Amino acid sequence: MENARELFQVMTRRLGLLNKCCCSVDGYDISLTQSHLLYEIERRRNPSMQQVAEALGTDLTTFSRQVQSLVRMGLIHKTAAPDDRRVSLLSLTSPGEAVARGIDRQMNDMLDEAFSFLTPFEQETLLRSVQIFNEALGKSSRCCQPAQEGASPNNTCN
Amino acid sequence: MENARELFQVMTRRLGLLNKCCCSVDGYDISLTQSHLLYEIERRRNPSMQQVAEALGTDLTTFSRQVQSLVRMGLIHKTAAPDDRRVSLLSLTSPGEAVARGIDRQMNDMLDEAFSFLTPFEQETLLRSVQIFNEALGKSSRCCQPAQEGASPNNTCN
DNA sequence: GATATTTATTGCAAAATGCAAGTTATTTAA
DNA sequence: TTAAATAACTTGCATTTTGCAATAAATATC
Repeated sequence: MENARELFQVMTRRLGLLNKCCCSVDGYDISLTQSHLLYEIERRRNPSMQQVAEALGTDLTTFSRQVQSLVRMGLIHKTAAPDDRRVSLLSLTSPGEAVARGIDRQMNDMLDEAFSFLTPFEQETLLRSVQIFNEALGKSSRCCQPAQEGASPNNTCN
Repeated sequence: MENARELFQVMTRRLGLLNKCCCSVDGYDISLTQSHLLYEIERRRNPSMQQVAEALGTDLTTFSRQVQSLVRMGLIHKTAAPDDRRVSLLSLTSPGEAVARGIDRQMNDMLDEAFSFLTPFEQETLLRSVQIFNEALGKSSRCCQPAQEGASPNNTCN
């Protein structure tokens, strides 16, 4: 089990590079960060700023500016929550949805190409395994408690 | 197969967050980027700057400065190649190796905790699947040729 | 031996980041 | 019910990161 880290490091790096290439849709050039942001807003149901920022592991002030930029581009919409006007609910505009879908499609196309080197059974197994692994990662909450003797005090972990 | 992107997006995000928490060893605070850099130097055999920069998908000028910073920290070493003195070969110093190993260990510990929610068979299957997938991603070279009708011309993809 | 190419480094200007402080809205409590 | 405390964001500012253009140094090509 010692090469687990190696396997995941290589995989995430490759997927990251791949993701960098899926950022241009309908004349909109989207940064990797912005693409994650769109993805997360698409997936959730009118999330608040904090919810998305935390999901992405981004500082709220940085996130606030990223949102501003996407609002200026006309890709997302910010609405005050009716029940608590402090919170801003995020949603995709129509162009935003189109861009999100376009990125989705490009990513899936690229994944499909990689999948073409796998047998249907291998594809099936991979996806199922990743699904199970995601659930395990969700249960495992050890992130940000390094509990590491050598840990420096100014390791804020965020 | 439509949820492939979703599965990988969630996984890479979670692994990324996890990775952010594994960056403090022996009093050295290491950024995520620096950790990838150390990892890649550790894995290769006296790689050149260009090799590592390309592997990481980083601009060479940015990479040059990242290297400078790690050299100043005393974690890596830069040597002119004997056969071609233009190229700089990178290697880990002793403290650098210790830090790289420390990060490896922390990551593996965290992965182990996630694995504890899986059966041994599921672990086995997951690792095997990822290994096969990595090979497939290596063969698939479609990255950076979006071939996308809506693609903007200034999408340099790197 | 002169020119072109390759590898890496700086200059600079733009973009991203995060802490501290501020604003507006809601909750708590006196 | 109103004054203080808390919560959700936003902005000021200083630092860091990034990448293109230009440069320096070494090698290759002709």
